[in-house]
Amino acid sequence: MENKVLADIFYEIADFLDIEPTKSSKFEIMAYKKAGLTIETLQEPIEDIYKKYGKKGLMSLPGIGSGLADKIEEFIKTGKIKKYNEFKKKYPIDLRQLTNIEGIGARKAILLYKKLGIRNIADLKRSIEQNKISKLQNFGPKSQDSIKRSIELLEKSKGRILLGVALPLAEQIVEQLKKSNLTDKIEISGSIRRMRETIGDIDILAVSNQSKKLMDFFSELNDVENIIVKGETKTTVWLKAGISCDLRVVKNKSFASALQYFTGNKEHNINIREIAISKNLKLNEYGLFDNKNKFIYCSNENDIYEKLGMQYMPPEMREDRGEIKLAQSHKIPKLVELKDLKGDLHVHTDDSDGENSLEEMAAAAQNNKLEYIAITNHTKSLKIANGLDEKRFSNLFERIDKLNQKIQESANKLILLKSAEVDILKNGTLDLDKKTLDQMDCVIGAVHSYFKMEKNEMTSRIIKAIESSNINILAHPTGRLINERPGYLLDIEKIFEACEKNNVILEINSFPNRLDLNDTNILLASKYNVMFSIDTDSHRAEHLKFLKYGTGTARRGWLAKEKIINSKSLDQLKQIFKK
DNA sequence: GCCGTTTTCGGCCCGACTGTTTTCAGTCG
Repeated sequence: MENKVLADIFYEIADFLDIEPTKSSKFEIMAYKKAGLTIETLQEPIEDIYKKYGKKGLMSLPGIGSGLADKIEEFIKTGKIKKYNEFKKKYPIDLRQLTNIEGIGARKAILLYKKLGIRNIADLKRSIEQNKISKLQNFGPKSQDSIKRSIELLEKSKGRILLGVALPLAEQIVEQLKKSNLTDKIEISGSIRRMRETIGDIDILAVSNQSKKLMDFFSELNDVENIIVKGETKTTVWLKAGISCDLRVVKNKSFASALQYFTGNKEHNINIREIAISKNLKLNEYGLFDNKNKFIYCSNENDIYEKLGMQYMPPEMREDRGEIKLAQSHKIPKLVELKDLKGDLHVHTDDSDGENSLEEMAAAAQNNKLEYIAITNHTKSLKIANGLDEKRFSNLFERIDKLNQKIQESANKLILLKSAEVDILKNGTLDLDKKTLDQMDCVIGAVHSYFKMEKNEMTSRIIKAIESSNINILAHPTGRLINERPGYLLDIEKIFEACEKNNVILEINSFPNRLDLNDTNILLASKYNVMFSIDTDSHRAEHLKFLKYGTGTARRGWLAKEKIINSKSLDQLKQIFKK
């Protein structure tokens, strides 16, 4: 059973509840939505949790109490939920699909069903063509038009886009807004600031005393396809890139609280606000207020958290995963920063499937002020990537030696490490002979074939490689590609355990569609005494810049630089690899 | 529906924007 299926049912129940509001349904709706989110973002099948720990296990999940645990149990046992089926019988419509349309919520969807029998988007499109929506009470020509546009956008939208796409896009928009000279302060907020792996929309926050002009400037940018809403403090546009972008303008004195508010996430903010209330304060996007509604000036976010009795919290941690308690007891770790990273241990060249030569990658690394990079080309069985055999590796290592010598004469010191991204074959053995592996400074092991193995088989396969004492780093441990394919079936905690025992380092692959390990797996792995390596998996010189995405992911996993091997000097690193 | 360092009842975040109203409901984040 997929968690998403159950999560969607909970979301839909929440929508159904919204149709006939009662005094308490507002909160029941919130409960279903919160539980839906919990289930959707769970890292293991909810069925497994139920099998292992029963109803109690379900109830230990945030937002799931006795009532909803019963519903989950019912679903696992019978494949359905009575309450949901009753709603479905009364309103046989595709509510999830319809409410996906911007501007249509549950109540409008039901209204459309009752008046026009609309059950899904296809029905809705037909009614728009026949000009029926605009004649409905409470709707008008503008509503019909906006629904029509929303459907078009939905059909074009690719859903959440990669952080690696959204961040550069947001930076480029911010640059243009800065150049307008209409803003005094401007920051990217929202999920980009939290460095989430995928982004649903771009949020930008600005201070301006020419708000109207700024909004005009923003909505007329070249990147904009059309305007969704436009006001003096909030404007939303649809970008040609296929994502929406919000610009919000606040007064200077509200900037800190607005930045806190719009960075989120929502659950984190709700908790923070509740803490404010418990201290007889009120926090909203305009500021912090005392019980007489008197404004309390905060010059930055640090000020706000401090006045609430907490330690400052890096944006990447604000996901309501226990960070608030940590901040209250002043135990927020000092997270790794991009500038802490001294090297990159996963870099390809055109010897296998990279696009740049050894020399070009070395030059790029020097430009990026890296002290060392490991040249990790693919091995022979990965034919599609032009993997190297023992003989070609031997030749490559001679070239690396020569280039290292040459570089030592230049100003920007850099050491190239002899390495490989060795294939972990189907039976768990490595794709190179021991003699060749022994010549390397370090070895990365990775799975690139037979993804569809059974869970136990795949777990043993990888553990065999970890125990071989021939690899130092396990690359992209789960093999997932964001928005493309899930990871292979794996008992991930057994992998972490094996890494701890055998001193094998876990990679945090920074490639934007990998980010593997991801934040939740890093948090899980942190229960074990393991180290991590933030690597780019560069296949081109520009890819070396991806370190920032891996760093963001590590920060989302609460990692301090002490846990990151490539924050260490080369000498320290070699000590670690010797083990 | 959930939840608890004011615990088993009584709270539960809150403001912006829009369209169609003529004072507000619905939607969104």
